Amino acid sequence: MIASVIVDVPSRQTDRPFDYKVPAEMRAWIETGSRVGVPFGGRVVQGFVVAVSEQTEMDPKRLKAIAELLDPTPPLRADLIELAEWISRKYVCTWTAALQAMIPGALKGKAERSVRFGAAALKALSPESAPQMRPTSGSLAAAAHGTDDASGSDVRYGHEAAAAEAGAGAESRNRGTADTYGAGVRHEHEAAAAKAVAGAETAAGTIARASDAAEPEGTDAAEPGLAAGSASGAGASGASEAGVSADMRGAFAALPSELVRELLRHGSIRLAALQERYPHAGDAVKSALRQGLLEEQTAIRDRLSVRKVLAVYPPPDRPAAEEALAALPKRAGKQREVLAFALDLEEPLPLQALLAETGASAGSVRALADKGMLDVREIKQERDPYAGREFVRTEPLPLTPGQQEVFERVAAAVDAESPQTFLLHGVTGSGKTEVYMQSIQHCLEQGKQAIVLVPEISLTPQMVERFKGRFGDMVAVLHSRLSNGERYDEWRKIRERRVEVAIGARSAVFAPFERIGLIVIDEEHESSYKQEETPKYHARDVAVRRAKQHGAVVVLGSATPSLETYAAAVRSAGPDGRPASLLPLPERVGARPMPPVAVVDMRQELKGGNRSMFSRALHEGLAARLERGEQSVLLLNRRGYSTFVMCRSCGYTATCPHCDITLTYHQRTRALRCHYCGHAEMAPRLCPSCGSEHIRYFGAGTQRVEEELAKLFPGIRVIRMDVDTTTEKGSHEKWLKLFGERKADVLLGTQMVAKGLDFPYVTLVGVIAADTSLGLPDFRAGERTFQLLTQVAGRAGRHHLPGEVVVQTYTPEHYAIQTAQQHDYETFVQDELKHRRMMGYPPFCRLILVTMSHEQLPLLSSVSERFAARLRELAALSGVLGSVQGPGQRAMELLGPVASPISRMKDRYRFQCMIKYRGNIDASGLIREALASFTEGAPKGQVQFSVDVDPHMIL
DNA sequence: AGCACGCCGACT
DNA sequence: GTCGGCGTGCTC
Repeated sequence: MIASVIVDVPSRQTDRPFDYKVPAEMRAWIETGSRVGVPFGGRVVQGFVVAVSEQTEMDPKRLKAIAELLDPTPPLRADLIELAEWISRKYVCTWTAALQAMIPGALKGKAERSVRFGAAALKALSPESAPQMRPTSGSLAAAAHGTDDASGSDVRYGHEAAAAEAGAGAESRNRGTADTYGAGVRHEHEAAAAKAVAGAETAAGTIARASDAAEPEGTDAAEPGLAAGSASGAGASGASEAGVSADMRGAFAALPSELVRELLRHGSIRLAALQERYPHAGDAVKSALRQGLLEEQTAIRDRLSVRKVLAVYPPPDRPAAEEALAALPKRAGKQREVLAFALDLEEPLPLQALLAETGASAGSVRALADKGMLDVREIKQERDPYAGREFVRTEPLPLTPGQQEVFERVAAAVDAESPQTFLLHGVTGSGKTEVYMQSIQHCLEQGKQAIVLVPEISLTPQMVERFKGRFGDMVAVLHSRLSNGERYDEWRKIRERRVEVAIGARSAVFAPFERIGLIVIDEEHESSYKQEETPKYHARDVAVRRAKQHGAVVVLGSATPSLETYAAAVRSAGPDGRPASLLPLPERVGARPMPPVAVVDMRQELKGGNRSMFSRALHEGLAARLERGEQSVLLLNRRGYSTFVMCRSCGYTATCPHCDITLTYHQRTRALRCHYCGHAEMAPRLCPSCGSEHIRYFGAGTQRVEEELAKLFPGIRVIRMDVDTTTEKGSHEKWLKLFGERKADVLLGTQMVAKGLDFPYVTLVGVIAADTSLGLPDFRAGERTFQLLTQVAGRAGRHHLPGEVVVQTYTPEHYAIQTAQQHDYETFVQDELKHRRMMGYPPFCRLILVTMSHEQLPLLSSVSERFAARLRELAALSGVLGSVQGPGQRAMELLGPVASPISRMKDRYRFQCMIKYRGNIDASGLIREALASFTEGAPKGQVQFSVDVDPHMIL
């Protein structure tokens, strides 16, 4: 049996499967998706099995064997393995990088070296016990791992674990993956460990005696019963002299006895721990290793800390326990109660839970345990962040006719089991979530699972509550605020089919369900669905691909869909002439009107003598809210640190003559540059448009706004939310909670205050400077601004109190601001599409950004030129080189190389190429191919390439 | 990414 | 004459 393994070495050269033999005892367990440790280039690395077969291209004799199997249940399944390969191709990353993105951090195991007694040491045993000892060296390791739960992963097959052992332990191991061991299993492990230790102690005793060294204290005295019970006990000393060389005796004597005892107890010790605790034993260990007395092994160790709690086990011997119960004195009422309770347990119960249930004290339990009537031991505790929280069960709400129609179309598509993607275009408050939930309900009724993706920022307790309320404990929640261990536990609920619904941010798209019926992506337009690190995937595109694998339905929901999604949905012609996959939901539940939006021209404010950052309208609005005890939200729309130039008199901003993109101001060179084409010009002193001196760079911080507020409204209570105040875990929620309790008058923040908040007393929303996002050097600036303004406007007056929105801007005539004011998505889209078509941007073409970096500018410059030339050559060979604006269905063009917007980072210069293409072209494949010629050639100090397919941040 | 193998300087 | 520098090449 041959397993093809993708090793966790993220490099282009190792980005292919390597074949390994599968040891006999692992055969039943290895399958596509298994996580294994394999010897690779002189060390052990983690890898995933991507295929199992009986054949190999290699010389079978030269194959190495898989060293360990790391999980009882493969973390991944064939569909995810295949999806990872697709991701690696589409996003031009290594297969292993894609695989790593799919598993919880806890499973990103690292090789760890340790030492244990070697085969030579074990040989020292008497002949009759030797056959037993051979496997013991393996089971010693296994036992050590089994008892030493620090690794958290219960199952390790030592490289020599006997087949019998694997077979016998198999059943129980499988069950052992759940949160706790059954008592029986536990005993089995302990027995194995005891046996192994007994054997090893005998061996050590033998060597020790033979060496004439002082016997390590406690070695044979500590557990005489065990030693005596060992089959080899009697013959040990007799056989000693023969098998043990003088060298080995010396080596043994040199080892600290404390270390020997530790090795006996645990079977092995981590090399790092050994060096730390026995700093002077270095030479002795080295010599022991040379003698074969000790041997080194590597094993993959998960990054897991397991929480342990005391738990009460059900009495193994029920009749005896009942007798004991009867024998308890009457006055020991609490103890009787506890014991009776424990009798009815079917599995271990955490002590704390038992105390809460029975109202007993820990003392009563302790007393019972001391009498041997109860078994209290540590178990591994499954972390449930929502444990103990009661969720109010909710029933499906009656749907409006609009909702009903959408639901029926989604449900029908789920039943059809042919992959389909819908765009649910519903305004804020149109009841999208209820449609999601009923669709999910329908999906579950068909015996299929569902995934819900929400932007990280909207994964609030309220959101979780809604889903938990409807689906109870069938829901797993995956979000970034969970600890490593918590996330792993939630993830296992999915993998082990204990839940049917997964809700989470971007990476939840990889939830390891078996049979997916529905994937919902809420707030589809959110940029957080695009991962900015390798693999730079977009969850929406991955979801569509995954749905294709499962015959599932994708529902993309948004009030302000991204242009790409909208264009695709509109293109899909249905039988009735209407777009087949567009599900409009235009009415708000309860027909509540959208709040009025006032657009204030800040140029007029300046002319009118108001030099403050608050317009008169906003100032008055704030004052009125303070007076009435209502609340306000202030949005300072500032992203990144790129400063741009704007004239405060006329609103002029400097744009690139070739790209229609705002130029960024570079203080050092005092120049204005274009991030796209590299165009540069001097920064003007006076406004080129009106000659005014009021030309400024932008980027007022939240702190400044806060100061200003305090000056204008003494005593005002402001909560400031930005990266500075919300980095701490849970602080985000804390601030929002405070604001919800009306402990503050104003919530001031960046983007994060715009999303999904719902506070009844917020009646004013102010946007300090809507232009800041328009000014970003990004072709999506208009789209982002429209989305943001629309969203933030939805924050005001959501309940009985009427709301009001004030948007301050220097460019009130911009279509994004105009259409947002009217809540008019359709018009915005038409304007924006016109603009995108003219400029040749998505959705009229697709983009790939290739960034190259190197310490030496001349080298980088020449390599990037050669790369561009090579790519053009390859495109020409495929007959697709040409302008995307030009004629033809398929075209690909290359812009650059030019210096990147951040032209030097970490002492490396950065150049970039923008690839635009249209039509059915494997652009990723071409790039990969072009890249290949650059990885072979220059080995040392290579130019680094980074590829971003469908980039969002063009920074 | 590591680690080993391999060809040229400052030490015993 | 050896220990060790890190340049390049491979890892089933």
